Amino acid sequence: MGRGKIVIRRIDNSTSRQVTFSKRRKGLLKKAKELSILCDAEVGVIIFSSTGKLYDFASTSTRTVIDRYNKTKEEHQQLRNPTSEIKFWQREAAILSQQLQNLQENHRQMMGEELSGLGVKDLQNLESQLEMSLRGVRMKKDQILMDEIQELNRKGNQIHQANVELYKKVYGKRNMNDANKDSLLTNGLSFGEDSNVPVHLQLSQPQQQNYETPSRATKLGYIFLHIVNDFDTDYIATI
Amino acid sequence: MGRGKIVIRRIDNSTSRQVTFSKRRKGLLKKAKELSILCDAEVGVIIFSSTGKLYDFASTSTRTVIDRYNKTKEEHQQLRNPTSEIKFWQREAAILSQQLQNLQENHRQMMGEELSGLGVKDLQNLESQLEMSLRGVRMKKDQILMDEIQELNRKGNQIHQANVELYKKVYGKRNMNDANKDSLLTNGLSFGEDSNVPVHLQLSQPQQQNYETPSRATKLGYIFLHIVNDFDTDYIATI
DNA sequence: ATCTATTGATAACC
DNA sequence: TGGTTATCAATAGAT
Repeated sequence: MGRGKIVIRRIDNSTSRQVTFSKRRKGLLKKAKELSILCDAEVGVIIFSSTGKLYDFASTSTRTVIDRYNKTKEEHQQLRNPTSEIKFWQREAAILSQQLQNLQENHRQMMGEELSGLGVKDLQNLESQLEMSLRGVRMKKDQILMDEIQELNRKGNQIHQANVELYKKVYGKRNMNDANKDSLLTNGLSFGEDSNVPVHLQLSQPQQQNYETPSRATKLGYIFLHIVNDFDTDYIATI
Repeated sequence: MGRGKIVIRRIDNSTSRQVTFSKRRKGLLKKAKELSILCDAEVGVIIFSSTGKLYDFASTSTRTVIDRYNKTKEEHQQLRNPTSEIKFWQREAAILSQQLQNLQENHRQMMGEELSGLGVKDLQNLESQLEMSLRGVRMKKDQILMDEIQELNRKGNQIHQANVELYKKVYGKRNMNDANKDSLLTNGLSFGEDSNVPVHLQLSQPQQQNYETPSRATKLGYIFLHIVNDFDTDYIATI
């Protein structure tokens, strides 16, 4: 019930998840309250956010609801009994063990192991999932590399600018005649306003990456760091 | 949100109240579940109808939620009986919880989620792992399909053999002259010892499956079931 | 936090 | 209870 339909599954984006948590938590507590009033019911809601923060609502009080729950379940007295508490934790451990086992099996399958129990349909689903994951991982990796390159570009430009400025100063101090025959700048760089051509680095990667026969060499793709205007270290510029 | 707006106050009519209770209870529990899934939260809901009947939902288990509530509220610390066995199981549960959490994080990364914490190196490892998994899954899937095809081939051959045998019997019973002009066998099949050319089915798959632009059509690869010698159902042979 | 298009929940009815 | 429909409320996505 929003701008678009959503699938009920953990929201990946942490910000969105937080926002949705706030909104839906409010909605849930409101509905709990309405139910208790409309239908004369005793309702308690306990929510722990993923960060561990506690939110609760109860038509009477959370403690009251819990007590009533315990009484109803007829485990209240027993829980004070150490034997019973041992049993509780044993059950708890059993549940966790089971969850762990399930997840481990799932994990092994995602690692491409223990595929014996699976049918063609399962394998296709797994294949799709792995393809999706791989796309995600590659996108993320490329993003990081692109960011790094952008940062290098930025710094390169700054150095270049500093270089130009320093050149101007040296050029101003010294004899005008020295300028052309002993330039400290490289590549016959022009000195005008348009000299701050951005130092340009780019990441290229083979477009037609053949998945079936990946080689170590193409794992990361080829990175060409191409500096359009080489900047020397003749001058040390503080950035 | 219905045919008409209602005021949030106790519904007088007992029947309506009961109906509304059923519907809204269902809605509340659904929303609690959605919140827990969407936002990775631990949610517990306890409802007592006006008649005292208990309904509850918890993303983990109601007792777990209550226990966590108690722990958070730090009101039950004295009540906990510090028997060593309890402590043992608590530790056991804590360890399992930790393992579960680790595995879950790992799992999410393998699902291509939560990649924020990873560096390029990690991402490369993950990428390699996913590629390996994918290869394994595809091999397994292809194996199953190939096996199936082999089995079909085997059955086809048997049918073919039976067909030949039956033909011989019919051919022997009838007039020798009928043989060539009204054959029940297809394609002018020869009858010699070399007539048991295997019925041949094969699976082909594009070798150059481009991973970067996968389409629905190529998910499974194309399967060409090519029957070299068509066998008809003119004869029903028991295999 | 605020704004809406849209979906989802449900009040009334059967 | 369980299904249908008209309507309102919640909220997803954008700002």
